[in-house]
Amino acid sequence: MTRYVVVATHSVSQPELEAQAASSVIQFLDADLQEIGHPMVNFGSASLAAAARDITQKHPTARWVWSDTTRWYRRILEADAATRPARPIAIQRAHDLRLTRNLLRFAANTVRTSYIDEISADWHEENHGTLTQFLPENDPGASPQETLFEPHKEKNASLEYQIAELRLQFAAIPHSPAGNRLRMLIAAESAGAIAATEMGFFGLPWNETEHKRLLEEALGTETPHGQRPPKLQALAEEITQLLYTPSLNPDSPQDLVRALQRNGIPVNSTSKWELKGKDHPVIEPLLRYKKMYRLYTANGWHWLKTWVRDGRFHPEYVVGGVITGRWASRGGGALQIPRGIREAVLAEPGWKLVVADASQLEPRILAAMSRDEGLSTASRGKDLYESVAEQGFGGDRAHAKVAMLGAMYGATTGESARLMPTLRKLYPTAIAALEKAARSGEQGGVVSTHLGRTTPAPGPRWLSSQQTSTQEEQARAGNIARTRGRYTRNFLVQGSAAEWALMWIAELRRQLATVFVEDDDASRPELVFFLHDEIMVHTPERLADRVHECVLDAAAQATRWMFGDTTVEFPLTVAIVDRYSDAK
DNA sequence: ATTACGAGCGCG
DNA sequence: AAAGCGCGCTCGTAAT
Repeated sequence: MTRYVVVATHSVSQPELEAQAASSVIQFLDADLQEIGHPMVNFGSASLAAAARDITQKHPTARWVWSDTTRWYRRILEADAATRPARPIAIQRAHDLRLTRNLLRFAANTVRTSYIDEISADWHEENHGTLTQFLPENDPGASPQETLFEPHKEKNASLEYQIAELRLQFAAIPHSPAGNRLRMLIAAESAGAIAATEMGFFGLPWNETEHKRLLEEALGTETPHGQRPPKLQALAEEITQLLYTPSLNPDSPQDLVRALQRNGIPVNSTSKWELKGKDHPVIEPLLRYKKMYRLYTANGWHWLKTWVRDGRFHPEYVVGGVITGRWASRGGGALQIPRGIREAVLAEPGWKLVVADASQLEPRILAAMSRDEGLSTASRGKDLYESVAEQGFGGDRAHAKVAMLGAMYGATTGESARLMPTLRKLYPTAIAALEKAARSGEQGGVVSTHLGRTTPAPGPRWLSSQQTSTQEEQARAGNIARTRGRYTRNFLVQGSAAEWALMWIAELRRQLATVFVEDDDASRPELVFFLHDEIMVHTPERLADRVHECVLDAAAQATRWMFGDTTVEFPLTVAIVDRYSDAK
């Protein structure tokens, strides 16, 4: 029997509980959302954590309902860590009201209740490109401009409101196969939020000594902030000499592009790809400078001081932060760690990193979703692109890969566009699915992923851009339409791949918590990193092989949940290493 | 002095 | 050789 644990800041029916800013109230509901327990009252984070420990022991599978997993769960984890408990609290299941609301706001497969109309009404095209989300406001720590379920702001933090919101959300999900998929997505999104909170809280092992060694090797000894390190400075001087411009600031693109032009180098920008291939003695040191400058500014000593403490990098993962359902991150660029500094991601002594990567996830997702026979066959070969190459590109893997990626991104020019006819002949069903998505987007329609995450509908500005009278407007409208078509085309694949990965990490987290339940708390494997189609587990060396098995099991389970008994294979590349840089 | 934005580059 | 999708961060620069 499912039991729900609803968490809020106060109760309308018991106003005396509102007294303290940091208070929280907990209510138990049964599967039919009938109340089965009186509100438990807590004041402050420490007692919330104490309550959470008590509840997770008595009802380990209870589903925690709250406005925002990251905010509530992080408070619990922080307070829990401060009391140095026997075993850290681990919430197993959640229903994140904010994330669910964001899913339901656009989801096509809903019961059209007034609730759905209300929450989807506030979408405007102006928001497009930057996904605005409903933000929590019932957390005392939230900044004042953040608002959750508008309107009726002040009531929204109450226990009663949370329960009402939960009922409305459940009522909006139809009892149909599509509804079931949406339910799975909601559960996975919330489970992902639990994993994300834990990963951010416990952090990624980051060896500061190694990082500093890398920096010194590349840039020279550390200098005060704002002053170029020695090797970078030397190179800057070399460049100013080679361009006969003593006053040149190589960090200023417009300054630099003018200096390059004065020296007869025909460039319109200072970007890497434009500089490459130009024949001038400054090009080589300049490209080296840009690389070093990047390391210095984006991942230098300042970064290290800001984002790494106690040997761990603590990013904040933003679940559903990308419109396709991928995660985003805030702080330190967690999802853009350059290959060059991955040497600093080092397992602790006696521990290993299990780094797993889903190989060519997106074309496999496309094969399974569209049930394309040829592409499904290709997925069962040794290497997907190799198989595609054999099936239709004369064994040329590079061509096969470019063609496949171009099809999923909507390439219109160059090599990949020219290869499209070949691909269409080879995989008519898969390509038809992509083109249907593109056409829908071009015409202003919406597209849904396999589990039902849906693109926002175009806003009034997009729609009016399609109302044309002149030839010129017509051409512009066509471009705008095609841009949206590429977006919806890619949404289908990227979004469904994100769902597979979400299930993968959710299931892996569950397995790690149950398989190693007997192990000593200080030596249990921990999820430490997630990057779209890649997962990292930090584990005692003796458990690494069992972790490896869990990673494979979890991927197989993700595939079953998504696609049932599909014949498409989803192989992983797994490496058990000391350093992240040693994986692949 | 503060804010907004594009350039450029890192990741999948 | 670079383009076709999705992001975040830092910088310089322009606007306020």
